[in-house]
Amino acid sequence: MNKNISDKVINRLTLYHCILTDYIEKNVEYIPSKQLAALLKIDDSQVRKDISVLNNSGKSSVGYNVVELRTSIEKTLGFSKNKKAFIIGAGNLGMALAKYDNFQHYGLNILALFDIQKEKIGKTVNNKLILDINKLPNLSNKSNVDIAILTVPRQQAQAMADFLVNANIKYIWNFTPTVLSVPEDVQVWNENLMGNFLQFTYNI
Amino acid sequence: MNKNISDKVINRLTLYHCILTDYIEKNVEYIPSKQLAALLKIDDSQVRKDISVLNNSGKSSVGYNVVELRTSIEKTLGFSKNKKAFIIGAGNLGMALAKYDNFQHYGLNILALFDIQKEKIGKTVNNKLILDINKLPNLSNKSNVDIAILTVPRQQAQAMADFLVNANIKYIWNFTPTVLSVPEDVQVWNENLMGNFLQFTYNI
DNA sequence: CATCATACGTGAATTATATCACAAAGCAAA
DNA sequence: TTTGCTTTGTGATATAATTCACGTATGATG
Repeated sequence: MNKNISDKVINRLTLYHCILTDYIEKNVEYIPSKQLAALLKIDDSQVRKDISVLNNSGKSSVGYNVVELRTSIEKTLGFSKNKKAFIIGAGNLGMALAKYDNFQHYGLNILALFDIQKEKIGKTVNNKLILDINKLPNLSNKSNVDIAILTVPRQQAQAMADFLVNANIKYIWNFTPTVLSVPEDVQVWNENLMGNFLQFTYNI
Repeated sequence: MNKNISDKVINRLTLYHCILTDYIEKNVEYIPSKQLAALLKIDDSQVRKDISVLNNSGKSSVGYNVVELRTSIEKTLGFSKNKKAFIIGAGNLGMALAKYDNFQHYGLNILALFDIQKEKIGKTVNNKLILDINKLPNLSNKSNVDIAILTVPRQQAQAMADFLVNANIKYIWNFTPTVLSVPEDVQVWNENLMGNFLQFTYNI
């Protein structure tokens, strides 16, 4: 088990990572906490506290070395761990995610998609096969996959989650607007797009 | 301006909404806070506190009327406000979002997509036209659109954000792995998919 | 090399969020 | 209608997250 870092800190670290990637492209060498803070509209001491969980140190009166800092974040958050996953549901969103090559930079490797519609099965998306959902238990076992990206229609979400749990899937990245009911040892991350949108636009 | 409700509360309200929708379909009439809490693995008093910000009241020894509660949530979070938006970038993700009809249930109305690639312009996705990005300022002004859903490649994100700000866009739903720099009066919501994934899989 | 300005690192103080605990209300059943 | 059980609503308490404040380090400048 990793060092315990709260979700909020991890989330900010990923945002720092985005900024650092930009700065590296721009050939900037150092960035002070104040600047990171300004971009995220948070306090600079917060930035320094977050960074203090990494094994990284900044330089007085200069700031942080962007390359080193980015590497520290990648190391801590496990960018280089190879995380294999299946996409469940080859609909619009599932297809879009399958085509999103950026995932690989973050260690996420999508091996295949699964669907129930016979006419989709056998086709490929971005070199990834769409397979019959019934083949999943076998394949997840053989390829040691325990992450599923759930993009099926809302009405089928819980039934599919049950199926996945039975197939020994332990992590479900849930893109359906559903609160899934799963056993203790299975983790669900609700992407909850519309919820986020409502949060975002609440004050409009 | 709306009553002030913290992001955390709003987020949970949207999850309650998902659960309630399920329960309504299952023809359940009442749900106790304890049950909502169990599904989200939180404390039941938390659920009651959240609900207390709505103008809704539960019944002792019975729970909350699911239909009433859902309506209260929708009212408070502004489901019925018509929020018009443009999708910027007709790539995989942009297209997928354009096809995602579920948005309408939440008051989000996507009027059109915009892109720079000439070969995409003029085509339609789910009855929405893909237009030349240069037409945006005029159209956003005429149609009174101030929400943009940003799905362009990372490298173009900041430049496009600048362009949008100039076109008087005030809300940017940012799907690019970038921290955008915008003026005070412009709101950005970072969807940060990969960041969420890393949070989710941090302990794997 | 002395002075000034900048920026890190981190305890202390503050603010926000979540949990506890219990009075009051309402249903069910004898 | 009385007793027992369940559940709400909410102050009090506990925990978590953020901001403040300041000592220390380092680079720049005259």
